[in-house]
Amino acid sequence: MLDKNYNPKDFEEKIYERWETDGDFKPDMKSDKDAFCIVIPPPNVTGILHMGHALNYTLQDILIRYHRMLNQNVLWQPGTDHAGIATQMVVERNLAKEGISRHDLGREKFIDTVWQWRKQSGGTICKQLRRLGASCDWSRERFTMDEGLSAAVRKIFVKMYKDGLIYKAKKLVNWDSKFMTAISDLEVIQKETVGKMYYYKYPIEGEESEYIHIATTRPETMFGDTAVAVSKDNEKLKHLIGKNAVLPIINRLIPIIADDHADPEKGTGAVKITPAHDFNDFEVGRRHNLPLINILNPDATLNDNTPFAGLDTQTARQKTIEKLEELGLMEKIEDHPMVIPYGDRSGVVIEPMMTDQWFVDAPKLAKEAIRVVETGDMEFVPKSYEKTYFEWMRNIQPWCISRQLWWGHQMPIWYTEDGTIFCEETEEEAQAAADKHFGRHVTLTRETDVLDTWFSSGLWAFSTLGWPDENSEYLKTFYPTSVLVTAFDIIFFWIARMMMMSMYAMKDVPFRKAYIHGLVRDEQGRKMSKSKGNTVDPMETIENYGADALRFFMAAMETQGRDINMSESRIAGYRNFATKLWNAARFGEMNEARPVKDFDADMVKQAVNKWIVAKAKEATLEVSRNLDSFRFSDAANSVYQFVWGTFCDWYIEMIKPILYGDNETAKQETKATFAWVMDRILVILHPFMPFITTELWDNLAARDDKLIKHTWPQNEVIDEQSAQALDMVIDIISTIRSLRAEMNLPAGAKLKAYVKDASATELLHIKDFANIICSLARLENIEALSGVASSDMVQTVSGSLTILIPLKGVVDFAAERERLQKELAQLDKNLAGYAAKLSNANFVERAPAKVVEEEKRRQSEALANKEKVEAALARIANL
RNA sequence: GGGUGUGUAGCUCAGGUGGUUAGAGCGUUACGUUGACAUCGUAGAGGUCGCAAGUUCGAGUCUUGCCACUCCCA
Repeated sequence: MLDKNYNPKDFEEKIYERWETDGDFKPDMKSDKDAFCIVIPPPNVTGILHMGHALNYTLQDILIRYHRMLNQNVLWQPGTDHAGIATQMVVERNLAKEGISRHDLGREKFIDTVWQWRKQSGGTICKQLRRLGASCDWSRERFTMDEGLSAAVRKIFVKMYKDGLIYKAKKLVNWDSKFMTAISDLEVIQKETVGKMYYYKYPIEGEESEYIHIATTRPETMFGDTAVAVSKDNEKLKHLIGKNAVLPIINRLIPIIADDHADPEKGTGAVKITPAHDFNDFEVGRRHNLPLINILNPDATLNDNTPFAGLDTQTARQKTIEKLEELGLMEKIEDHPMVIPYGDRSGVVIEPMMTDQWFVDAPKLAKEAIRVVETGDMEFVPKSYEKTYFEWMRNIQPWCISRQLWWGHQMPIWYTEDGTIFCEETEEEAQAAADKHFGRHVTLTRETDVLDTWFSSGLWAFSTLGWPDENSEYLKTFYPTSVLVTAFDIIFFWIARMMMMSMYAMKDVPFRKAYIHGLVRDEQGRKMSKSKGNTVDPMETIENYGADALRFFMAAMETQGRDINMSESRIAGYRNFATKLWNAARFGEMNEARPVKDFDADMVKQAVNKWIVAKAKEATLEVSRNLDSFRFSDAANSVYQFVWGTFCDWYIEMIKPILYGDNETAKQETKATFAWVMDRILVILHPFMPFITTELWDNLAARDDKLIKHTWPQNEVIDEQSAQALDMVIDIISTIRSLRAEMNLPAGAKLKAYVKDASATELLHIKDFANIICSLARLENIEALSGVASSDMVQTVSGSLTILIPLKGVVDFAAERERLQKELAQLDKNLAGYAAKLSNANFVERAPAKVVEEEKRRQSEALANKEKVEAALARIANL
């Protein structure tokens, strides 16, 4: 017996454990069924499930469960990402609590500590994923730093190096002074702020009283200036070109050069050039062969090339201004809106810095990655995202992949003492190569830099499936994977890199489709963030409403190309939906509606049963169609509407007279049909609400198979004919209910109803379903009107037939007149519309015949109704 | 500055190829202890579909312009 109340806590976790121990998430490698595979976007090991994850993983699980039930060979490949900076940060923070820095430990011990930490607390998010119901094959869980994936990283790296796609270069890069590492362009966040613009002047060499006026937001960088640029079209200043300016304070001479980077209209028209600390200036420097002077230490304090060595930039800026003021060179300071780059993880100001770094030749790799999207080998859903992708890929810059961190894949690069580079997968191979090259034994030191986390994530689609083992069964079966599901903000970080790396290594796309979803925002539509304090913890939501409710919410809200606003009331609504289903199942249980073996739904005789069978098949088809095209909300709403609106609101109510009646044959058939529909509901709802459906599946009957592996019905024949009679009945009942409400008829008043203008078939139906109509519309009786309508009858119209209810003494006929007048007005309005259309020669000529016919039909129907209403009005005119 | 979206009921949002009286949930109003369910049922109110032109027999849907906002990239 089912419990009286739906209580998800009682069974959700238990059910998940059983699935997992039974191996239900594992693919069947012996089958030759179509393969369906999703690789999980690996969460950071440091991660804690947030609503964005909940959305992302719910959508994937829906697809996975659906395809598993379609009888395909399904793999959802799970794993986590080592998340270089994020993880190192977490572990360093822990160490700091004990007053230890990573340098105290040294590299090796620190890395040990990270692994230890990972062992202890790195599994949190995977546990949470289980709580959500994610049916990943955990036996295949991977980690971007595990042995297999590390081997893949080394292999690719060496191959790319040898192909000239990875190279070392001294370039200006984004320097994060907190972690003391380079980061990629993508990890830099540009923030708008109001800063200051400083105006001051440099003396000119050999000119007593002439100055060149400078405007800058960063005066402290002047010690790195190696030129002042002026446009050659700048009439006021061009006479200075070729002369030297004197850098104040340190009295170094720098040339005044002609370069269009200096816009005559902006600022003072003259720009100080600091090639080692500004991306634009770097380009100017290259055009003019200017020297580069680095003025910063790795921690972003000023170095010995300045008079303010050891000071941070802010303090140095103050000192510089003070000095300039002392020298009488400072002119003014103004507020100035500007954009400042920050590290996305560290939150500190990013400094452009000249360093030796390693780069991937992304522009070259991008070509194939662009081509396969152009040809449709990989499709974005929604399609509009391919624009974003192309935009980025066609303007892609070399990708800086080296990080001066400790936690990550150490680059397989070795140097000899003279700096010759050897790149091999192992130290032995590197040693051998080096020895061979020099013809003697040489000493090698390994590159200390590690790789950008996204380098290993870029291999995820094939490295998790077994690559570099080309014979891996999983790789052969599941690559390319079927679909990738991810948020749009990760297109550049991940999708782009996966596309490039996969095309390079596998010569094929990593996935056939990329489904891109939006962000989960708070109830007001603001971005969720810890600092705003508006985050909602999915675990808490699951605790309160059950995982099924949260999942259904995510599915029902997911419409392509739009963000989702969190809504507790809505989640509560889907919990209510689960309760509703639970109670419907209990109703079945109480009425002994148990599944009947070999029950053939196509053979039912009772009209209600025929009707619900057709509706159930229709709903199934809708869910399938919508899931096939990633229309999650439409799919969810199809089930919702069927379960609540069709099955509970109508079918259950309509079968009550049968169940409580004495026609045994009809009763048996109805019980069996009820059970069949209930099973069908469990099947088509399972991808969305796996827990409650499984709980009911297991409790309502002894089964031959598990719901999770039950076959999804396909290619069913739907008997649309059989649905019509009941649709008419529903219409009649609704019409009478409306009438009762509008006339304020007491709920308890049992009324008689008469039908007029009904066809023979309609009358037959009404006779057949009289008990249903009477019970649901609270009538005493319904029958065909014999003779003329009496003047005390209230009239309403349902479809083409007229329903009359005698109400002498019960009703206020003035109110009835008013109601009919209202109805008449509406009819007149519609009729005017039809007439206008149909009298328009253009419409009749050009619109498709079908549309014109339909319009005519509506017109005649409305006309007929109008006559009826007018007759009714005339009839009660004197009451 | 370049690009991309969005604007529909009080709120949050649906409305693949243009075609009934524009839908849902929540909220709201009235009624209801109808033998699964008050985590419920029945009925209702509520919309100039951002604004203005255009294409079309017909526009929430297509085109153009404008306004407001979101996001991405400089």
